[in-house]
Amino acid sequence: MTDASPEAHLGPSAYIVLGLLGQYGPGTSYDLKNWADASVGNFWTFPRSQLYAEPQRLAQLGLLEERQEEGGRRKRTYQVTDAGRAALQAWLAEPAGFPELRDLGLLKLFFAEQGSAERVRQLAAEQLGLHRARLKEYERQADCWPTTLPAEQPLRMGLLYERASLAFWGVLAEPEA
Amino acid sequence: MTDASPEAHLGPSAYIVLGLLGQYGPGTSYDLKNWADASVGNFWTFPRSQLYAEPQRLAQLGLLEERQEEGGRRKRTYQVTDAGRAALQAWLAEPAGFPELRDLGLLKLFFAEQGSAERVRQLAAEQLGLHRARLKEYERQADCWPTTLPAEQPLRMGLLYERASLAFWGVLAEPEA
DNA sequence: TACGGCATGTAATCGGTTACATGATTTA
DNA sequence: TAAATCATGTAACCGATTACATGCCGTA
Repeated sequence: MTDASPEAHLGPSAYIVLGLLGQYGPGTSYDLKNWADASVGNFWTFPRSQLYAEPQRLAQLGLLEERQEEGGRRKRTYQVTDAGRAALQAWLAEPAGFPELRDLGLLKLFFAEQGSAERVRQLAAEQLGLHRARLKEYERQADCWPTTLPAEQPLRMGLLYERASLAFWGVLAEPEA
Repeated sequence: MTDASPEAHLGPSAYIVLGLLGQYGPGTSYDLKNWADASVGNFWTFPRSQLYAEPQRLAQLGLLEERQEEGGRRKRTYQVTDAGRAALQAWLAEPAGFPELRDLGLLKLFFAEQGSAERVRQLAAEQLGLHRARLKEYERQADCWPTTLPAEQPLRMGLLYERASLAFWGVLAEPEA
């Protein structure tokens, strides 16, 4: 609660922390990691260590309340404050802008002419494998859940994206006529 | 050519610079910007300033040769060296790994239950607009080119992705039954 | 010749990533 | 009680983003 400036510019990972704590209740950094792995981690990756550093920043800003255990591991439990909830809602209300794809496979494909001739086929085979595995995983998850709540929609997008990727790399993997 | 260590770990933007210079010949940072805007920038964004800083790093490593103009603006022209070509090819040969989606829209959708009730519909409408515009742009580009060279394939993926996104947000934009 | 925009950079900051380090808890 | 794994964090580096600063050129 050092700083009360309501206009600090937070990055996406800050809002992931706020959002997860808001959605699943108070928890430790390790809880955050588990929640993220199971949900938002599918379409937004970051290293665990962010989930230790970010909550401390947010606590400084008064958006989280930190309670440190006395005995044992002195573990830190975080909880969203009213200011934190307000910050999350303000962020939710802003336009989201355009998504970014960040696909090293496409990047390498783009420059493939400067590499070996076989590379395109190899790359396509590799990507096909990855996408097939990911799609299977998504389908498994989709079987368990109704996919009707907003929080479950990203999984639907994941399915669409994986199928599109499979179609895309599929034609590149075939020996051409 | 200060450092000759062949094992420096370069980031993706380094290879974008190497790749663009390899593909379109020697050029300045500004040339790089224009090339990137027209091609790889569609699916991998970064600020212009990277295109000034990165080539200097690469020149230090001996992967680019820098020639600075004497008179006028003392502008810097870069050219890939043999070492640079080798580095690019080594990178191309490595597996690409899994792509990342980085979609703030999906993120906000995931947390939408904590915001206002109208937000999902609004968000969907916003995203639909963005994706429609992007799709139209891709289609325009696809009309001009054959889409058969490797370097033109990412555009095909772009088309697939945009159509999937339209389908996804489309069902969320409709007033539910 | 004044102005606006195109072209070219630099500096400082900050978030993200990697690597390291170690305390608890469980299980054999 | 030893080993393995789970859980928890710290430190330092580095790339990326933002903001700033300014020179050149075409045109009115």
